[in-house]
Amino acid sequence: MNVHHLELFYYVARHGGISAAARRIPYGIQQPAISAQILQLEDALSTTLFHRRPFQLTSTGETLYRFIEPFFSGLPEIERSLRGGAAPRLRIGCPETVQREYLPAVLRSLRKRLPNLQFSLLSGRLEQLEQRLLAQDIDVGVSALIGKRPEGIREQELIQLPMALVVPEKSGFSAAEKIWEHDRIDVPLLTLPQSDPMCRLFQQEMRKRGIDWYPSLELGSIELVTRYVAEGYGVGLTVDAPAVNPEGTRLLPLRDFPSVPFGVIWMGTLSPVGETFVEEARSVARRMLGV
DNA sequence: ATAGTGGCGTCCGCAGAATG
DNA sequence: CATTCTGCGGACGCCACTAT
Repeated sequence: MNVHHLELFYYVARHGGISAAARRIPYGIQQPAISAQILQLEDALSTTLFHRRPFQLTSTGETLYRFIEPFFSGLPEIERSLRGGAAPRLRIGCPETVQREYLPAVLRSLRKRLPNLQFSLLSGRLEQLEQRLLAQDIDVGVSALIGKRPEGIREQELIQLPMALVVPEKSGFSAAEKIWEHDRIDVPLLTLPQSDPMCRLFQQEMRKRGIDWYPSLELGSIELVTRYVAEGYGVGLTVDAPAVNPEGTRLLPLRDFPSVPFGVIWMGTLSPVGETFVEEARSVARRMLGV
């Protein structure tokens, strides 16, 4: 039994499987290597730690996991403290749009309350943020909250923003419905990547209405969508939020489409700094809505 | 889709020799 | 005596593949 075996055992138990662990372990390692290490550990202990298919801890495995979990889960914290990091620290993940348009205000008020706060920002959208949380790369994420969170991830909704289409200012469209009133839609659609939850929600709503309109151009951020719309590439899918729509474009509300909830996600118990962050995030969201 | 196997290459630690 | 160099062997990871 060596510490490396135990570390891999920890990740496998934590993520509920070898492949899941391989995807989330914060350094590069592939599934066969983990598989072999777990077998070696079981061999060294002359016992079975996991049932396979479905992959699940045995009672021996449970015992070992209870013993090692506090050690491995506490490593990031002790590392921080050994680095002399008594200063509160928060690692925040969110899409670039949120980083640019929303986070500065939150961090401003957060730093008033915690002047020596250190923070780091990582960009990513919902699914990546969930992965980052599970891998303990970030402490909190701010994102659209569509669908169900994976096991262990908690959420707090901050704001609901209506979906909208963004069109060039000078285009003739007066309403979103006008775009799809004909049988064939000849306007290109610009969206976030199709894997994005908001994009999927939009497609789902369109299917309900019996309309086929698929993205011609997928872009990495809402800004880019709006930017390319302003350049005349087509019509974009966006949210009606203060400050995201630059000159040269105009929003068409998507009537009877669901709003997109935005909020904070985290894993396990939120640290005091994390809680302060959520409080400030909520009050900034309320101010943005003018409530 | 996920766990396990085999072959192969790489890396790392150890022991012993060489050096200052 | 401490440090550096060198060669060797084992542990481990990756890729390609099979089994379920």
